[in-house]
Amino acid sequence: MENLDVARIFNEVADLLEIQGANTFRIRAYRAAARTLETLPTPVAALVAAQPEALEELPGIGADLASKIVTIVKTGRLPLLRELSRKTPATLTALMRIPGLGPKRARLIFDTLGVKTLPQLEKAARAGRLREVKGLGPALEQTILRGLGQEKAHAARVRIDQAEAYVRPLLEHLHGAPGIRSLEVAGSYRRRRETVGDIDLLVCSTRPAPIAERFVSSPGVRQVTARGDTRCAVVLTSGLQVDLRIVPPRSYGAALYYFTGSKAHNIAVRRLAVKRHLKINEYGVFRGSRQIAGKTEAEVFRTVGLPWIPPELREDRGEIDAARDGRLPRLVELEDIRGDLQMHTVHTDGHETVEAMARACRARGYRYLAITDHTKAVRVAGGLSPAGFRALFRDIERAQKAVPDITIFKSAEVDILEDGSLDLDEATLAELDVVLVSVHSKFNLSRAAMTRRILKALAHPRVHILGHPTGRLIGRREPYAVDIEAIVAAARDRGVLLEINAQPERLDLNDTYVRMARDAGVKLVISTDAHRIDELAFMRYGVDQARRGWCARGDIANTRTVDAFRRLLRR
DNA sequence: GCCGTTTTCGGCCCGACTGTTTTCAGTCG
Repeated sequence: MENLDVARIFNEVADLLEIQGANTFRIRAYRAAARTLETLPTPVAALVAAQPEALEELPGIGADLASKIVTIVKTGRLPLLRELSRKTPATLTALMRIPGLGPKRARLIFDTLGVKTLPQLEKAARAGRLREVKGLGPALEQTILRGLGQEKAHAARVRIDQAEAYVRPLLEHLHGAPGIRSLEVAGSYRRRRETVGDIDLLVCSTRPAPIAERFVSSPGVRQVTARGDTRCAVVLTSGLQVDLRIVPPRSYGAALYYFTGSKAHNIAVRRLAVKRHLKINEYGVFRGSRQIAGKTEAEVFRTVGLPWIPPELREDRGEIDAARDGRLPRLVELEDIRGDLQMHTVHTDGHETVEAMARACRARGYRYLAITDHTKAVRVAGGLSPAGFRALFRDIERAQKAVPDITIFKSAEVDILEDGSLDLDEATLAELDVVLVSVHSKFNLSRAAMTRRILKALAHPRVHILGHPTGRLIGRREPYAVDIEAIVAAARDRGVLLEINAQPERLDLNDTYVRMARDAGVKLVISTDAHRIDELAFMRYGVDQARRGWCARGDIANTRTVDAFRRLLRR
């Protein structure tokens, strides 16, 4: 029973309670608990076994939900859920996923037409029976029919790099509108989450009408779903939803703050405001009807006694207390990075020579790089034998002479074999400046076996870095089952560095695990795993996730000077 | 159902847009 399974059950309970018209705060409690579980790095099943009393320490989980978690983990089910679905068909919750349908209308449709599944809903809508229900009409019937068709596309979040690609032309088009004082992307995009569900655009202007007009007529707009004076929403041909808000200067900071979220963070801050008899909304901070702040985000924070909090931290994971106590970390920045410690060349599956990669790294301002071509077990990548590595080393030495003002580390991405041994002989390992190890095969070992495998590799005295530690590919492959806490502990004890792989499809470690490692005192590296020159630019995605994991410059090893980094390797 | 520098009881974040209604409920973010 994984954390996500427990969270799903709580969300299911919340859905059914909503349909049954239960107390909204009780519903909110189940959703808050689900959210806590979704982002909790520690498996809740382990807590239940080791220290169940710790469950009640988790935010939004009290005595009752703690005991329900224990029940779910031990029995795999929750009696309350069964009880609720006796009163209301559990299939009704699927209806709520359709845009335009919420708990009230799902219930209404069930009560009046007996519709309780998606196929029945579609049949009723096509037959024009929905419009006969009091409170519904033909327009809603059309919305529902459209929604039924798009139901699947709707669910998918897109990777941050894809979102950037979709948004770029839209921003360029909008910039041509008159009267725009500023234009920013807010939402999870601004918080730099690894994926985004939609795009929130914010424009500062005193003349909204022409901007809204230009927005809804942007190229790539498939459908306009809302069209108001200050708010519009469209769906792009890619299926991505884009919301636009237009606010005047005196509200811009408040709106930017508000639409950056996260929702949980905003709610926590608004609670602070309520205590001070203030009201925060997207137009500003108000005492009674008088606006006392709103031009900038910093103003908004100041009214509740907080310094400005970087967007990447706004997840209600302790940043508000830390800000209040002056404990916010000074987050690492892209400019702090002095080297890139994973990349491939023509010697294996890369597209560039060693020298070309070295020159490109130097052009980025780096002081060092590691050439980490594959070892022989990774056949699909053309992994190198010891003889192949000797040729690579000669090439590195030659490139080093040609590009003297950047240090090229001899390295390898050494495959961790199924039994945890390394796919390279001791003599070649001894020649490497940096030993990076990672898993490329047998992803479906048991959790215990995978953990043993990686721990054994980390115990090898020559290993410096564990690459892409969970093996996931966003949207394509789940992380392999592994005890990440044990790996973090081993990395801490042995001084092994954990990689944040900056490929936007990997972002591995993810933000939650980065935070866990950083809190444990483990040092990390951010590497691009570049296979071509333009992929060296992925570094910023890795930095984003390091920031989301609360990392300061000191937590990231490749912010050090080349000498300091060498000293760290010797340790 | 949770939670406490107001509180162990009584609060719990806030507003825009749509479609339906004829003053507003429901949905959405």
